[in-house]
Amino acid sequence: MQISSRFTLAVHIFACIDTFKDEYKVTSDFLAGSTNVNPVVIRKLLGQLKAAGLVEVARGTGGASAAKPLNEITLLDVYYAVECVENGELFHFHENPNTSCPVGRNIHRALDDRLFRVQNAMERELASITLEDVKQDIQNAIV
Amino acid sequence: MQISSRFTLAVHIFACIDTFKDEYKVTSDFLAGSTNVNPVVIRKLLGQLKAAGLVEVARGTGGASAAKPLNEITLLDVYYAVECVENGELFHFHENPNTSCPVGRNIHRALDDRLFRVQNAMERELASITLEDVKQDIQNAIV
DNA sequence: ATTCGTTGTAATGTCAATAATTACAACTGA
DNA sequence: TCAGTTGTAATTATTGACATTACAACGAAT
Repeated sequence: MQISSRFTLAVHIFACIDTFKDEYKVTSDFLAGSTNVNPVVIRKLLGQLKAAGLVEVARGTGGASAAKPLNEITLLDVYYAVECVENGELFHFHENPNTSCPVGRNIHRALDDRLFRVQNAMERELASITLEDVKQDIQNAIV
Repeated sequence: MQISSRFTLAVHIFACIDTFKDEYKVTSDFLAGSTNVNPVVIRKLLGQLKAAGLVEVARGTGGASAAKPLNEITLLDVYYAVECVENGELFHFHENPNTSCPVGRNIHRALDDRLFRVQNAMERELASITLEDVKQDIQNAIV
């Protein structure tokens, strides 16, 4: 299975927040319009981003804003915030290998180490990209 | 969502094939016993691995074997063979960003490049590990 | 040639996650 | 108080994962 589109959605949200912060009040309806997903989905997502301390959402009056400068938020922060994978584990291990088989008894431990390194390689890369980088990419694309 | 357990299952299968090749005929039922998943699931998985040229399966008489030396099969080969992600794309992009919004119109192109690099980092790591490596890890664990 | 164990595959069912949608209470600036 | 918005619950549809039953096709051994 692929990593949930919540992740690209969240990045899209930050791009909108930054791009339109001076022109519009960036509400869940506004974001729903730009992303083409349901406003309730946006609100849940904003809730996760808020819980992670990445955005501020104005209750009552409405509108979302970034809680930090974009160059201080990495894609890894966003990735964790929106909980793309369970327990932060990229690979889903088959649950109950047979412990009376020598392979079944040891495969999990033996593989975990390797898989952890794979996951780390990916997360390091995510951590090396900030929302500011993405914003620049989009600005350049817009021109 | 996490990457399907088909991946760890496939690695488990190879470990069994190698470990038991001289003692037992490694059938789908045998593998189902060691992995604790349904034999039909195993057969489908073996079908994918066979299609990728990684295993040979004996029709009629029964039993699976590796089609190449384990040090010539990387985890990336296995990963692709069992089709863990659609179109080989790790990240699922939200489908229809609004093209009349400057952000919506450009986010996909702008992000794809970055995400491709993240995916590459992960795949490079997967490609650096062979089934032989994993086999050794398990042998060491068994002792 | 028949038998027996096995593979390949179709059909069905269950379960969990994604995402859309409706509805509405709670909040807050005007 | 009012209007616009957020937070959240409830419901539904769709999809993928995986289990399970069933059975035809296959091939080695007798």
